Amino acid sequence: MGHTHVTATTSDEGAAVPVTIRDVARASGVHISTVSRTFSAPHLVNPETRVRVLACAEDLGYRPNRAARALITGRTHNIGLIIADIANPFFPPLIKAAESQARHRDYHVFVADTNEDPTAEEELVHALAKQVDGVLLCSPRMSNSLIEQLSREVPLVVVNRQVTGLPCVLMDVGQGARSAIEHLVGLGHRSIALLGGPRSSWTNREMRRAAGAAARAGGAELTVLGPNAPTETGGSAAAEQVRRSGVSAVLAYNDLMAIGLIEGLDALGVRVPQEVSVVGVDDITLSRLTRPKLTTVATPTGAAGRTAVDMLLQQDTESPRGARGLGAGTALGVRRTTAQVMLQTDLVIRDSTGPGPHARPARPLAAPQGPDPHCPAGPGIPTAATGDAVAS
Amino acid sequence: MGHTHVTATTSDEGAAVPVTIRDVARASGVHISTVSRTFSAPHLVNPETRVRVLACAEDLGYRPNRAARALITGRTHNIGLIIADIANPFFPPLIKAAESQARHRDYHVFVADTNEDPTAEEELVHALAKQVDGVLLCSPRMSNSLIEQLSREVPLVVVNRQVTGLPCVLMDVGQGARSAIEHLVGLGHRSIALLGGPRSSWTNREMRRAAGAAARAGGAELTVLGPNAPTETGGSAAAEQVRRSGVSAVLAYNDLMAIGLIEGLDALGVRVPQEVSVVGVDDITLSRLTRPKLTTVATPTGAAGRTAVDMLLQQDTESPRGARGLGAGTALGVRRTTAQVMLQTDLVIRDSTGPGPHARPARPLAAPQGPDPHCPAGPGIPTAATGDAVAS
DNA sequence: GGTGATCCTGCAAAGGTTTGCAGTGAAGTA
DNA sequence: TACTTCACTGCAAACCTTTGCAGGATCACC
Repeated sequence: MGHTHVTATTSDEGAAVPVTIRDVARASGVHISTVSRTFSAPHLVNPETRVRVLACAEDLGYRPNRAARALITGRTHNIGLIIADIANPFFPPLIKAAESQARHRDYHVFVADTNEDPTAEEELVHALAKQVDGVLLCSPRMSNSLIEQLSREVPLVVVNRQVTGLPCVLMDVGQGARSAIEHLVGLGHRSIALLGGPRSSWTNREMRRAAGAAARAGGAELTVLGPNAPTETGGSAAAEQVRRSGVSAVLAYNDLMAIGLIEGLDALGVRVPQEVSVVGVDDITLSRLTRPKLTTVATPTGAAGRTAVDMLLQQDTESPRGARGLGAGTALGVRRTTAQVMLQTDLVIRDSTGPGPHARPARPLAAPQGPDPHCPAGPGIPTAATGDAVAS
Repeated sequence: MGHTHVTATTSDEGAAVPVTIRDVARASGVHISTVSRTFSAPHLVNPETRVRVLACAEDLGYRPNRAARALITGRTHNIGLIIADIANPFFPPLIKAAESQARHRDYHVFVADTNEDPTAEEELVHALAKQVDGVLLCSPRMSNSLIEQLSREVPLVVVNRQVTGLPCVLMDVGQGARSAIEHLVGLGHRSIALLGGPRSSWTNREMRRAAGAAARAGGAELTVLGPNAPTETGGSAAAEQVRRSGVSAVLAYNDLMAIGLIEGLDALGVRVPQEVSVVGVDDITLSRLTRPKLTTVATPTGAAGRTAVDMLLQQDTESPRGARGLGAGTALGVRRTTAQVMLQTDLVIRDSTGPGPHARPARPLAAPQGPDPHCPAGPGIPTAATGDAVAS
């Protein structure tokens, strides 16, 4: 404890007196139901009464107890957001977008981190279930069947995972991986590695599938390395393996791993992009700050957060839980629509990719060190990046 | 909407039938109170009954309704964590540490982001107040008096802000700023800028105070620039101003700003550390990944998160809110102890600082580009960084 | 057989709010 | 004046759980 210094003082302080609807009723001389209506259905109460009640409430510092309200209405006006790893810069923009969207609709967002642990994930859904009106599951690591099961406990919207029967928000990483591979093949790379992420990641499987197909189509060989932790450490740990594999280019599961890999290669004396090209996925802020600046597949994280919240709230207003008249006998099926939204991705070419062993000697490399125009693929570079938009 | 692709299907699915303690009671042929006790005081119920009840509960998929429980016990077993900006890499380690500490004590953490907005902050405290047992306020942007006022509504622990009468967890940025300035002075800098952060930040005031004193003591001149947004953008936006000010070294409010500043200076053709030295604060992961690697004041974020949770839970177990026997007449003062903990900081010297105009020519600069040993100040470099530990 | 202790369980109130229903008084209409 | 309509307000049940109190059964012991 040599590192800390503690000061302690004791003080007498007024206890927090919880002021309830009763106190307001007493103070303003009306029944509690009138006070209740003043807040939840103002048009039903006489304007004069209303102002009086509001004044008293303000005076006493009354705040409706949301827990008690939720108990009877069945809606908490909270939504839960379960995230694999807050420390991954991929998520904060998603979180912020979700929060601002929710706030506009008078909902609050509770964020929880699972440390990439499926068990923690399940536990959190249970814990959140009764305290929120719905849960956003971002990049879940549990099984599809478990997710389906949990969805009977609380409305769920899944991000970065396809679960049939549930609303999903997906990013077209398949298209992204294809663009990346085509970009690399176009640069003259014929031996490419895919640096995989977590085994249970939908994104991971999707990338693998698409990258494999694209490599085959382009006459290149794809080596799959992994699974790895989707972190900087996971990336740098794989550097040795990448060198030994003898590939001239790598597509990493995400930017964090790509950056870690570049660090690792650097430590081994392998230069990027001169000896090995590296492409990431996500386009996190950081990818513009490292040297070399990272070529990456940009994913629309903000849009994903907003869309997911919209879908959850829509589903939610359609079928309120705990509705008053719903007797046990009426527990028939509820008709509900589930949509799956696929968001497009864009290849952003920066400085971590360069010509490979089979490059045509004509075209000189044109990747200046200047300010980054954040150019999506296409303009000037003839990859098929913006080809046939989105598949199903 | 050309960027998205939507698939919609409709399905009939069993509605989520909320199973309550009643259902379990009926199924297992006991009174609801026995079921309740089975969960909250198992030693009070006959082992045979217990297993039967548990079996039924398991069967029906019963989960206690935490909201209803909270209504009567007055404790939710949740704590709230209010953060100025989740996108700032400074916070995730703190969040993770807080979560894991809370989990060990059977508490859940709800994180909320305020976007550096004091109004959102206040609103969030209100919204959280009745749904959590206490709130951790991290780097708050509201006024001390408002914080004190809010603390009467819900137990509060404040991080990175000193509020008398409230438990606080502070990082000794004063000491950090002093070490940084001494380091710079030692390198021969006599004209130094402090790139300030948000006006309402306690850290900001503290750094300003300490840096001013240290500069005076070292015979250097300190120019204060700001306030600025504590982000990468805030830093790069200040580059021009820094150049015009003619200083040879800058201490930035945090790493994000330092990195932004380096980018900005780079764009202006000013080299770091050859022409200008830059020091950050926080030691976020990113600071090891940029080029040049950042010299920075490391703050113990994980320890802060853990300590804050401990303090909150301790204060909380001492004086449970909404206790049964507490009539309105008994609302006398509650004796409560509030501690203030000061956590030590460390200067980490990397590659963004170099000799200044008044450097003694003898000592050559020894800062190789190799792997970063994460050396805290002291070893080999005669600054007063590890001088008189912590002040009061 | 009586006494007391021990163990388990049921009863019912409580916590803060919402809401269907019924009741009040006043205004409007014939 | 009698009747309808309307706007407003009060009553009380309901949401799901916890918990102090008391009752019933069992057992040991004298």
